[in-house]
Amino acid sequence: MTGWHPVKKTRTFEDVLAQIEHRIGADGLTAGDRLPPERQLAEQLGVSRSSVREAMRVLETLGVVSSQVGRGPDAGAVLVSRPDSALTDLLRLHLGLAALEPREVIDARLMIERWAAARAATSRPDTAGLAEAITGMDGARSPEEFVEHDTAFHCALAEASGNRLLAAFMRSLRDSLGRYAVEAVVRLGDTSGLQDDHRRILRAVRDGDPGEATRAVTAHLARAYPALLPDLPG
Amino acid sequence: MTGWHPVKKTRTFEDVLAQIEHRIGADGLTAGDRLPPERQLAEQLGVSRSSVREAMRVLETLGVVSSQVGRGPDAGAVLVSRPDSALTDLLRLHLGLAALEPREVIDARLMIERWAAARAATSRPDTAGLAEAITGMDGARSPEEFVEHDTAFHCALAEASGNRLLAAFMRSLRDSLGRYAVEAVVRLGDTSGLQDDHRRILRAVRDGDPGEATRAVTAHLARAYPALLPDLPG
DNA sequence: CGTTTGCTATGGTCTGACCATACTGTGGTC
DNA sequence: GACCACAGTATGGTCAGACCATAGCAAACG
Repeated sequence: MTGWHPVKKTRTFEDVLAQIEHRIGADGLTAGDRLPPERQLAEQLGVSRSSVREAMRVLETLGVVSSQVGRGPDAGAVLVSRPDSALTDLLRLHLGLAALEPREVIDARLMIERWAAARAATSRPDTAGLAEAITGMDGARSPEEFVEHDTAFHCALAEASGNRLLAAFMRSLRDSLGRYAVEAVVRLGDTSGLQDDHRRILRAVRDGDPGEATRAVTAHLARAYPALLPDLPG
Repeated sequence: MTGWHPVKKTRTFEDVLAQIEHRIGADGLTAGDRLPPERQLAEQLGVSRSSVREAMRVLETLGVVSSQVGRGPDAGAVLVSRPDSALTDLLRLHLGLAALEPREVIDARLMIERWAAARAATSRPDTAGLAEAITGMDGARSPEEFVEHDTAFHCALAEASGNRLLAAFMRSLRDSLGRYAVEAVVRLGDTSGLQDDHRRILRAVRDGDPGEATRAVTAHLARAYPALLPDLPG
């Protein structure tokens, strides 16, 4: 062989993706920076605008860019960092495909929740969001409304752990499981026990007692998912 | 107003996405089923093929469909369930954007690992993959090769927990952190201690002792990430 | 100085074409 | 009949070019 016939193994838009990712790393781009316009990017890379657009769609799906039409500093493809919606879509679709069972998602939730509570109690974070969510649940007039504030409470707990990845994961799990959560509340009927648990968790976090926080969360989840109690590790 | 001018708020490909997702739910499609060809789908939905293709790209990014060119039963867009690569891409890109810190990813890994070990010990799974990975590490001739089998070990442990979501998450975390893992092994130098830990974990899982499994994993991770030891909860 | 109006850059969509791939069926050959 | 070569065809992948909607921007105008 005298020459190298460049065998095309990757699709064009994958090349574009790799180029953009490389550029992010090389130029040290971060959230808030702008990417070149689609047409310009297409010309630079020697591909059609369609391929650039498909790459953009992928990046948008992954929560890495956000496209705005129009003109001006805020228009065009801007780098963002929003993994939440990507994770939510991922979980929702795979749940819909019956490729994941609710049990697996709930398990993940239990795990994150217990970890986050302990970590939050260790780091002594701001607990305003937690208290506010409890107040909201007190005033809830329907299971849906209760679950809404309950989700806010548990997401706030995850965020209080200081780990954005797990907080995003928590929010996605809750979003994917909203239906099951409402059913669980309806089945339970009385929510006063859940609220007692929430206050106990908040107290433990405020007191900076990781052990008590873990126990409080475990008790809470055992109440919410009685069938899973025997499986709770630790 | 006499008529309703349908305001277009969603982009066309998002409509297509919603339609496909609805069809998945309505027709009970699962992994292995085929979607209509792009051209036919475009005609059915009254949109251009470009929009269908962008929707396909999103679904492919989320690990929900896999497109094969050509003709025959295996060609076209087939529903799959491969959240691994989607999660890996997600984590890698957000790490590249400095939107996630390695610490956050490592924390998630610690959490999953401890949980998976306890769960695996409870369910008494097949441990052949774990033993094989340990053998592979024994024969490794470079840090990279060691890390490769180490990743296999820890992913096998996550899979042994029986939770596919967390197993996928674990694999993605390892893939995103491959570089750091190699550095850690190089820094550590001697891997015999790690191997002792691995054998202790395997023994605990085989004996069906969740408490010991958790302790063994905790000890292992404390050795691998000494700086994180004081933060390990429980 | 403020307002209006037209301009322009941007993403969003559509159309139609062509290519590469891989199965399918047909026909010939042994 | 079994096997193989070859044309046919359905599919995704890519490209080019056009047009639309949006939103900032700037010049003209009062």
